[in-house]
Amino acid sequence: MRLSTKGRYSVTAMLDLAIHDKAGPVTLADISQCQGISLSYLEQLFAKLRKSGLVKGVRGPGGGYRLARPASEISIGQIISAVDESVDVTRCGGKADCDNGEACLTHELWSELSNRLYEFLDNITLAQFVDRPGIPELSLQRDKMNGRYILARRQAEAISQGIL
Amino acid sequence: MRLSTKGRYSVTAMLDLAIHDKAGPVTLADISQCQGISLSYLEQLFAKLRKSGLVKGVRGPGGGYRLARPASEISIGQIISAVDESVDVTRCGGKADCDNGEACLTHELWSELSNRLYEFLDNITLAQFVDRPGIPELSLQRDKMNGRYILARRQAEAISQGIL
DNA sequence: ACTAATCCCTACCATTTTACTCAGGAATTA
DNA sequence: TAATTCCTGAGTAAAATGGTAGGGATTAGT
Repeated sequence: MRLSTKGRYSVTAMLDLAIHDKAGPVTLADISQCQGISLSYLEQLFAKLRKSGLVKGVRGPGGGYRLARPASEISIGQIISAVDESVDVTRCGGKADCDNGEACLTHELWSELSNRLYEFLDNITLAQFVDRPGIPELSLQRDKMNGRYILARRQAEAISQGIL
Repeated sequence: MRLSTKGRYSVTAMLDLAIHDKAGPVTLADISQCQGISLSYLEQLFAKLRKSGLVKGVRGPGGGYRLARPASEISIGQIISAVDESVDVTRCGGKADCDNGEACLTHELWSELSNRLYEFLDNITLAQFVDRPGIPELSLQRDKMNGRYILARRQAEAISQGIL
């Protein structure tokens, strides 16, 4: 188990996706500008998220990234383990010979703790953070201020179709 | 919140201290040999642990490190935050102006998650891992195999004083 | 068919962090 | 005094972090 800024970037970016999921794909350029992360670095992170099956990319104008599954089926632990590849914890690589042929006690204890931590993070989903009162309104307001055009475009479409 | 191998090294070393606490100080040379971490690196880590008031050093022959408090009053979170100094999470340094003067929503959500994680790790103490059936026996057995002389020396003292 | 937007991929680079070595000094015990 | 141990600082190779640059591939709009 490892937790670095890489993991934080990924989680916040995924939260962004989850918040705006109903409004269509979110571009990395948007996330980059909004959260102050370089575009290319985001691309590298999203390459891993895509390979882990957490997001899917939509190419072309109007494209961007979407969640590959409902937000309720994506856990924080999954996101972090997708980008923060965990190194081998025990130094003996599971062969348990780190301590003169005997399993090293403290390493065992650590891996137990690590499992608990993992279990904890795997039980927190994106949906638990996004589906709360107040969040949708806030995000809409922010979209307005940032000049995000996604919702505006969708609304324009709706108007043109006589829905609104 | 950050979690790297530095934190892992520190936690396992502290577990080592907790396990052998009753038998007296544990030397860094012992931990170094047993866990495969370089001595000087351990010294650097323990400098931070000492400055955070988690351990105290005992100099001279027969010295080593001991827990500064009972194992039940030292949490995993304290250990990790002692060595893995956390960077500022929000990029706007708490001024909440990261998003065109507005508080950035995703950063808020992240810091909420971070708090939960911290709370989780702060509620796990060293004692919870050490005070379990089987651990003392295992650790004694390991000490025997490793040729740790601490217990042997204490026993010798006890014998010489007619206690055993 | 053309253009622009966007994902996608690779290589490269500066800085920081990791983990370690070396070289001592200070305190304590025997 | 000598051995042991903590304690401190400087230096260093390797890795990770975070970013730049440049180029495809795919698709929506015109």
